[in-house]
Amino acid sequence: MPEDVELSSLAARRPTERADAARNRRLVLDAAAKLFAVHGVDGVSMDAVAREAGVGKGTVFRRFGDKSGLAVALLDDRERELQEGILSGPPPLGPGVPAAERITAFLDAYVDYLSGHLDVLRLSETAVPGARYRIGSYRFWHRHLAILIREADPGADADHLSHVLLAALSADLVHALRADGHDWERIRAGVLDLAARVLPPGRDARSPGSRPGCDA
Amino acid sequence: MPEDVELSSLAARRPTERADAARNRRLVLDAAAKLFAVHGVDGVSMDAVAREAGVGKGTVFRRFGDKSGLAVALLDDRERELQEGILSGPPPLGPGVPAAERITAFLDAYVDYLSGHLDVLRLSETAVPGARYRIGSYRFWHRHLAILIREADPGADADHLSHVLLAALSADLVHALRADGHDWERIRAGVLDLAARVLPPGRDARSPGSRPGCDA
DNA sequence: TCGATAATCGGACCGCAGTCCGGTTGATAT
DNA sequence: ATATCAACCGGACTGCGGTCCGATTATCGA
Repeated sequence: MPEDVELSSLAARRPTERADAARNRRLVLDAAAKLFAVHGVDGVSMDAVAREAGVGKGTVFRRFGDKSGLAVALLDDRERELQEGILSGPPPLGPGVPAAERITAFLDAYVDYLSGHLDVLRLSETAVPGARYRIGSYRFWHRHLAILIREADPGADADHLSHVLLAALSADLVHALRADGHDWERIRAGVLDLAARVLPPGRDARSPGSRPGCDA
Repeated sequence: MPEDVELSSLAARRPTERADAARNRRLVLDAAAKLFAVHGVDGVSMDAVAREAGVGKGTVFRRFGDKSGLAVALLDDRERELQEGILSGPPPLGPGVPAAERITAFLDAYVDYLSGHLDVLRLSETAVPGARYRIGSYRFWHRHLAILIREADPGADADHLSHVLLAALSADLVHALRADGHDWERIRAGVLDLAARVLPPGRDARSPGSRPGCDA
C-alpha cells in the first residue's frame, strides 16, 4: 500500500532537540496560545509572544520561521490527529471503503477541524501570500484527495480538482462566509454537495473521460 | 431586468475630484505600473512608489487605502472592460444565452484576465487577509455567478456555490498552480470541467433538489 | 480679482515582521 | 571533572506598511 508510505513521509520530525530548545518551544507555544485566547489572533505581535514567553524575539523566529509557522506549530497536535485518522483510523475516514465515501468523510472532518480552529488556521494560511500551499499539511490533504479522486474518477485531472476542493475549505474564504452570515452547517452542506456534484457515486472505474451523460 | 441595475450599482465613482488630486492619482498609478514592471510586484515598496511619483507617502495611502487598494486601482480599466462585457456585451459573455453557457463564458474570460494580470491581482487579493472578499469587483463576480447559478439550478445554494467557483480562480491558488508547473490551458480546462461537473447542461429548470441520477 | 473655506498634500512618526551576530549554554568524549 | 564545539539564545537593527496633523492649495462666491 504505497499510499500510506508516501503520505506518512510528509509528517517527519527531527529526532534530537536540545533541552533548552525544547523548553523554549513549549514556552513560546503556551505563551502564544494564551495571548491568542485573550487578545485574539490579530491583536498579538511576535514581540508580545516573545516577551510573554520570556525569550528573545530571534528565538521565536528561528524556531518557527514566521508568524505563519508559529500558527502551524500551534495546530500541530490537532492536525496530526486528523492525519492519523486518515492513515490508519476506522473507515470511512480511514481506509476500507470506496474512494467517494472517503472523500466525503474527509471533507466532513475537515469542516469540523476548520470550525474548531478557524482563526489560527486563517493566520497560518494568510500571514504570508502563498503560505497555504507551502505548508506540509496542505500537501498532505492535497495528496490524500488526489489519490482518492484518481481512484474514483480516473478521467479527471485529480491534481487540479483536489486543489479546487481544498480551495472551498480555505480558511480565508470560510472566514468571509462566516462574516457574511453563513452558519457552519450551511458551509458543511455546501462543501458536501459540491463533492457530490463533482464526483457522483457510481462514477468509479468508468472509462477515462467518459461522463455520465444520461443518454442523449 | 433588475439584474443589470443591481450589478451596475456596484461600480459607481465619485463625480468631483480636485485637479491636483486627479493629477496625483495618475502620477501614482503610472509610477506604480512602471516600478512593478521593472522590479516585480514584490520588489516595490509604497515609499518607492511615492518617491517615483514625486508625492508624499500619505497621499498614496489616502487615495488608495492600502497596498491592496493600489493594486485594485491599477486593475480598474481591465476589470471594467470585463464587467461591461458581462452587463451589455455580446453573448455568450453578455446576456442572451442560457445561464450555463454564460457561466462557462465568464470563467473562460476570467482565466484570460488572470493570465494577463496574475501578479497584480494576487497583490490585490492577498496584501491583507480577507481583502479579496471585500473588493467591489469580487462582489460583482459573485453576484453575477449567483444569479446565473440560481437560474441554471434553482435547487442549489447559489450563494455558496458561486463563492466556491470563484475560489478556484483565486489568484493565490492559481499562482501556486503555476509555480507547480500547471500551464494556463490546464488551469482553464480544469475550471471549465469543474463548472461542467457542477452544473451539467440540461439541469436547467429541474425541480429543486433533483439531480440527474441516470436511472439506477 | 480676491478672500474664505474645505479638501489635499507630504514628511515625520509608530509599531511590527523579520534579520544578524556576538555571547552563552547544553551535549559529548576523554 | 573538564575541555571542546556545535547549537542555541536574545536584543539591537533594518525596512516596510500604515497613521497623523500642520502647511498648502484648489475651488467658489462676491
